[in-house]
Amino acid sequence: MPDNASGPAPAVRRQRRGLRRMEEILDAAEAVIAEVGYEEAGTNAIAARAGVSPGSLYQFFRNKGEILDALMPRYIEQSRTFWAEQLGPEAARLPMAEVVDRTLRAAIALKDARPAFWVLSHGSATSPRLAAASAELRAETAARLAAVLAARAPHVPAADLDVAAHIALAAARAVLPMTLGADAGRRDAVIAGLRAMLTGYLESATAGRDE
Amino acid sequence: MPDNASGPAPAVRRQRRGLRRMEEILDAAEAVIAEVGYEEAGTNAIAARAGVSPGSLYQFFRNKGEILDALMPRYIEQSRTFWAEQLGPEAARLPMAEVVDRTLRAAIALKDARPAFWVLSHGSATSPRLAAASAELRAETAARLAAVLAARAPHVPAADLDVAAHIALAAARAVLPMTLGADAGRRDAVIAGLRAMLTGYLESATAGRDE
DNA sequence: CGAAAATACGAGCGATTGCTCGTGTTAGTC
DNA sequence: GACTAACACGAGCAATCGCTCGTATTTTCG
Repeated sequence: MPDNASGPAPAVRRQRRGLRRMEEILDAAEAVIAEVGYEEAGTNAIAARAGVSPGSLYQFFRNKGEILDALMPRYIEQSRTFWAEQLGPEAARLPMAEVVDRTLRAAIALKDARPAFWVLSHGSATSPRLAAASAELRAETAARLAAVLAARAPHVPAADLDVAAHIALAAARAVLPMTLGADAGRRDAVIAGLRAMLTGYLESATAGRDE
Repeated sequence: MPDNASGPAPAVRRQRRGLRRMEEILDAAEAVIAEVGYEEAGTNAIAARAGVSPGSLYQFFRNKGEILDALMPRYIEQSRTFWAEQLGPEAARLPMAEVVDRTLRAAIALKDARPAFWVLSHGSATSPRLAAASAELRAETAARLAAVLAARAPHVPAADLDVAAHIALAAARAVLPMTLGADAGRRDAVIAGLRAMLTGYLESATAGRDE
């Protein structure tokens, strides 16, 4: 499989109409991906959803991969501000259970607000570029959580807190989907259990050596 | 997309040669899937890998989905015995940290021994049948872990232990891949952190009410 | 042995899909 | 108003992939 863009873009002077179309196409791509996944999201389907012909689509994106590449900055941007709100410096003053609770709610809210990103960051084989962007985003979120942890545990090495943040977020990402197909009782039990696990772990991680 | 087999199989009396071929095809499918993922695993590629023509392949499996369906019992069978060894009744007598350690090692070993299963159980959109089989396997493993927990915490409701087991396994499945692209130091830190998180959580879950 | 069933082959069909191309329309600049 | 580049269209190309079909060989069984 040949890599995406072989050469740099041919430098086209976009007009306002074109920029608007690009946004519409990206919106459509987001919607289609959220519904059927990235691999199953056809370019013709995206074009149709955007109310645009396939030919027009390829006037803005040279191939399917470039659509994905253009989608990444949006997500990174939006996720960045989203998590900045949820895991800001004021979170460092709350009790750990509160931080965990806020983080869980934030994750759920983000998943509902941007379902396509959920699909993309969990879909397996898309592109190395997406994997890199996803990893960057995870690293950034983890760094934010690690900062919250560091504010209350200055004596713990930063590397340890970073690992702890990554672990906690990965665990949360894995467990949260378990709440989807479950009845209310089990869903509450899962969330309670997850909260207990994360709270206990992060408290021990900010308390000192945990090995 | 139409569902898999519309009618029941036409009842063919398989000869020894045919049964051997079916195993070879399934082995090939396993290898190809482990390499490129299920969706990207072409039937022609599987046939070629098995040293068989596409036509021969379709004499044993009516469509690609049936290959997947035939792969599932193998995995369920092998995983069942695998986990039975790791989480047998003797595990109930070990300290919790030991149980967690054994489980983690078991998961890593299983992933290395059966990479295709790792791909299948993490691949997103394959088939409802696979999703069901995967869920069954996870449930079975969770039940086994829950039994180990129940042996040391008879007073805790079974439903709570089941949830705890599911959470612990999901978290482990999510965190373990973090050890892949990391240097040795970070890998050890991740495993140590995961072990600490799971041990703490499962100990609190078997101690009593955790909410 | 001889017939029927099972196994084997591989070219290629049919459908899908990412993408092109020839042509026509609209916006920006002088 | 005229010229150019950007925008727009949609039929259809080329490649892929799941799968079929006509035919030939091997096994089973009377």
